[in-house]
Amino acid sequence: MGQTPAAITIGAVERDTGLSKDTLRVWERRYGFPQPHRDEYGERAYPIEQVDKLRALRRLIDSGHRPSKIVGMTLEQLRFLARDATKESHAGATQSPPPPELSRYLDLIKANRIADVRAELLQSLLRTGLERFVIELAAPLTQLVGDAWASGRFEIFEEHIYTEAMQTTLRSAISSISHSGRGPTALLTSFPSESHGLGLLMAEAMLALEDCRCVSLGTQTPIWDIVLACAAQKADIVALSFSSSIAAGMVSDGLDELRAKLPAATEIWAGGSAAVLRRKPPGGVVVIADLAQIRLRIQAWRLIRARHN
Amino acid sequence: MGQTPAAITIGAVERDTGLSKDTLRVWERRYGFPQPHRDEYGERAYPIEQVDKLRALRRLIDSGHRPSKIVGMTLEQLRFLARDATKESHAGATQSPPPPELSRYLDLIKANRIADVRAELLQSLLRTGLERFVIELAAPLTQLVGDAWASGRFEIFEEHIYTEAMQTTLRSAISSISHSGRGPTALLTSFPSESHGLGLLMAEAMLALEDCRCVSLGTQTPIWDIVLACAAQKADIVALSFSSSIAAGMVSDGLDELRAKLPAATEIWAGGSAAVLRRKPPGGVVVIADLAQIRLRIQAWRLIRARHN
DNA sequence: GTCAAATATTTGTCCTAGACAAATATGTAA
DNA sequence: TTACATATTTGTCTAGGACAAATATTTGAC
Repeated sequence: MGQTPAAITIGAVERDTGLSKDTLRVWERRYGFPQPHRDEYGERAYPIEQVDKLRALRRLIDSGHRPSKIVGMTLEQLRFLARDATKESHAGATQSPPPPELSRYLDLIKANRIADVRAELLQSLLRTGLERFVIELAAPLTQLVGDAWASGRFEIFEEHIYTEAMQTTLRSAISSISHSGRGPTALLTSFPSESHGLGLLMAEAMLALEDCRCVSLGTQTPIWDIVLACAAQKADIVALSFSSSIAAGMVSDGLDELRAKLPAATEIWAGGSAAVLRRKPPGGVVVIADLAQIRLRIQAWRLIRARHN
Repeated sequence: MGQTPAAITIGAVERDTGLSKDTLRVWERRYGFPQPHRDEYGERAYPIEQVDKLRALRRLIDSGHRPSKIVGMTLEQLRFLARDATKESHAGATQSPPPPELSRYLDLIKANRIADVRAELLQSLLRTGLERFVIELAAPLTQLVGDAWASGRFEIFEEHIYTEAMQTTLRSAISSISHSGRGPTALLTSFPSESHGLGLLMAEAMLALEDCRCVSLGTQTPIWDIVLACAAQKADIVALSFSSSIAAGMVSDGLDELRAKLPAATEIWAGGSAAVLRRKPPGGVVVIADLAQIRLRIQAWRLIRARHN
């Protein structure tokens, strides 16, 4: 029967890479890459290798490179570049290799020892407690796994396996936290174009530890529904997560729109690795630079409330 | 500060409604709706009322209406239609109302009593055991919640809340099952265009109960990566989930492609509510009609293996 | 030398309007 | 009824041009 098609439509590439159809077409026109075949109806058909390269390009552009400068490189050169970038991105002097505890996890994943990954995560969790687990292990390890994928050392499925294991660990930890009913209500979700949910789960853990009532909507909630949910749940805080794979415009426009639609008393918190959040922080939104801040922010929130009442 | 903008760009409407830019433009051309203003640069600016109507249209179209038939209606007429639609959707003689236990969950969700939803799910689970919980509660309730959304009785955020609660319950149940190491290895995931993960989790529960070693990749794994993961994990079975919101072509093409790339000894199982699976079942793929079948299939698998060894 | 403003380049998104496959509805024969 | 052929509807694709917003580079003041 039908041999593997080995080629993908433009719509599928948009989903796979996060690059819009318009962008894919204009790159082809300007830079001569990608250069998809055409099927019998004249429609673009992208070979898998080109999609792989597009993904690598995407990651590098997100971390500051310009398309025209890197679009001509081979996939190997791009991966090499990504490896370097990792070092620089982590800002500056230290330039430390990952601590042995973390790289041990990378090894376990690479060796397909899933059960061991889960067992060790659980052990770490029990040893250090949830807060330190999130800040010292989950967050940096997730970053590391993302880097490993960007630089070609990890396949996507390995990232998926990691995500599943970490998700399971975090969820079970969160569900074991009891809630007094006195803290603020936090609504957690992400915008429709954002499908990464681990950051959200880490935030939920931190919030739950501070005795917040957490209502998670999972990822990809349309803005209008966030507003509805916020009203229905009487949320005090709406916490949103943005990975670096989201379009910059989405972040600022979306946050502005959300701010306009939500009552002023509702705080909007935005966190995650998306660079826009730091470059031009949107007005009326609390930018959460790192997970440790959540605890302080909640304490601040309590103080303000206490004064009002 | 900035008054709420009375009009929104086409990109924002795409985010808000899930209708692609192409679709928005072609509707305008064909049906005369929506009819956005133009800003100073000639770009479309959609008034909020039109976006509200677009959302309602979207919902009805998802549940089976044709655009041309309903695009001319007012927002009120559309809402009325949505309310009716529910009754017809379940097509057919029985037309039984949902059993009281299930509709009780719908009421709890509608009343925003999330904590109660979770508590009752856990209670049901403990009372009936995981297998009956999945088959008699999780599966039909998920169906019901989907219907409620399609008919406009539920907002998306309410569906999200349900999904989160059920996910938490299932995950914790699954992780508490111990595994002897003797069963087959099953790889669970879905194709890139499929983001619904609950069905997958239910399947994982059933497989785990049969002493399978389950490796879940979460949703949206590209085909090539499924193949890689399958090799790395030495999977005996690849289980895929397809909701009814997936394009039919994706299902059959994707399964054919996967079948061609995987070794013949690896079974491919496809389940979920996608109608294509029944209408034209793809060759070389085991179609799982309902979750209860999983148990039987695994037993069959064991028998065949026993004979070979 | 540093910092800020002015200018140049790059880049993503929007535009138009035509085309056509895939999905769905309707008509017709067994 | 069920099965197949034909008609309509509908979403996504195509082309290249345009231009604002983002980023880089130059210029000028201190």
